[in-house]
Amino acid sequence: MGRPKKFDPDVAVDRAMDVFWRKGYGGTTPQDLVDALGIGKGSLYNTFGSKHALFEAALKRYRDSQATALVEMLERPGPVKERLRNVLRLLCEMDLSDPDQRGCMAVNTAAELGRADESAAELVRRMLDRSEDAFRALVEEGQRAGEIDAGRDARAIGSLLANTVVGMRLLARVADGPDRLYRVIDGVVDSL
Amino acid sequence: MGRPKKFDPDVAVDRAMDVFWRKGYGGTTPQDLVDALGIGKGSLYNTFGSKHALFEAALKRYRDSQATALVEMLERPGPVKERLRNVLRLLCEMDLSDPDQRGCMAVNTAAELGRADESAAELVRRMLDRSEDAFRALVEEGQRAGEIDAGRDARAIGSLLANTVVGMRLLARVADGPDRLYRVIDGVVDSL
DNA sequence: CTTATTTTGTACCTGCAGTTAAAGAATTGG
DNA sequence: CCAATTCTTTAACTGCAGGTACAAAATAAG
Repeated sequence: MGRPKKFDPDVAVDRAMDVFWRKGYGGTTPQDLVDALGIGKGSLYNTFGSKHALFEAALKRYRDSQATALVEMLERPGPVKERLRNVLRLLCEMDLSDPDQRGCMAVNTAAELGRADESAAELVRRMLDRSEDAFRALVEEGQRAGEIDAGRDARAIGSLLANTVVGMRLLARVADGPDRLYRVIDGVVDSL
Repeated sequence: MGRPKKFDPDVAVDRAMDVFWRKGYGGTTPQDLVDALGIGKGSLYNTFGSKHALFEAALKRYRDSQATALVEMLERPGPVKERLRNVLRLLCEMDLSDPDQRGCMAVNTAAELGRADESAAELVRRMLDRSEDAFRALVEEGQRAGEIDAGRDARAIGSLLANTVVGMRLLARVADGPDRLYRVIDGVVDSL
């Protein structure tokens, strides 16, 4: 019972995610949120409690929406190395064609908050775990198919690939062109 | 002529670097700087003009002091792969043993400001160039020594290595232990 | 010693961050 | 229709960010 909300909290979190993604946690003001969500300050705090709580919800939304996308991209058919190269290239192109060049929200969060926000750090770590696992699975598939030397440590390569993506998405924030990123892709794919 | 400064601006920039490194640009307040530099607000603004100008000076100081360290580490004697592994391990240990886990100031700056601060972005790009060059030189040395397949693109591997360092130093900000980072090192060194 | 110049300390200012309070509006259950 | 509950709106409030203004203090040149 009680008066019904005039807005959809789910949509609001989506919009909050966009703001935090663009401006970072510290760079986002309550006013930014009010403007972007199209609701009053009262509703904001009544619904989400605090800027930090809303940020956490937004980061979880990011995890659910974006982080899964990587795994799905990796599962498409075709030769493993080719698939890997395509995924990395696609990521670069997405990052570089983004007018705000906002990169990866998880990466940005790690850099901005580090361990100062342990719950955020934990979320980021989990996303990384998922991404490492997905890459390791891809490598193992390549090993079974004879595309990748079966003697190599698939888990270590998975970690390397996940770490490479982190680095690239960070660099995409300051990149002035695709060359450097493409070189990284060449370097990592040719090393398999 | 005129009244002499009661403090050493050089030392002040060093201290400012430390504060910005720990707290980021947006997270640093004028009061933080006043406290850390041990000077009054008047002197601060009279000497450096603005928070942003001081930040830029601090970032340049970082470049001159820290970024050069990597190059020097890479130039020590010994087998190339071993040297590489040592450098990467040393970097990890430094980052993880840092009580503030502040990672690399250039990486943090890229994530926080991106292209919103073009002069900072440019500084970061330059540091990256230097680091790529140093790694490429190392790889070429390894190729001449027969340690690394001479058929591979040294520049691409240099980019990969520099990017790997970026990723690792970012991850070090949220890492809860060395395992993940050591795996990345294994992955990249074994790929040469 | 005077003057010009530069630094210092203190005080002050505008504006906004982040949040809370209070009063009214919309809904459902009884 | 009344009561209880939940949402919305507007208005406030504390504190600090980021910087300016000004008078007093310290020097060097002449």
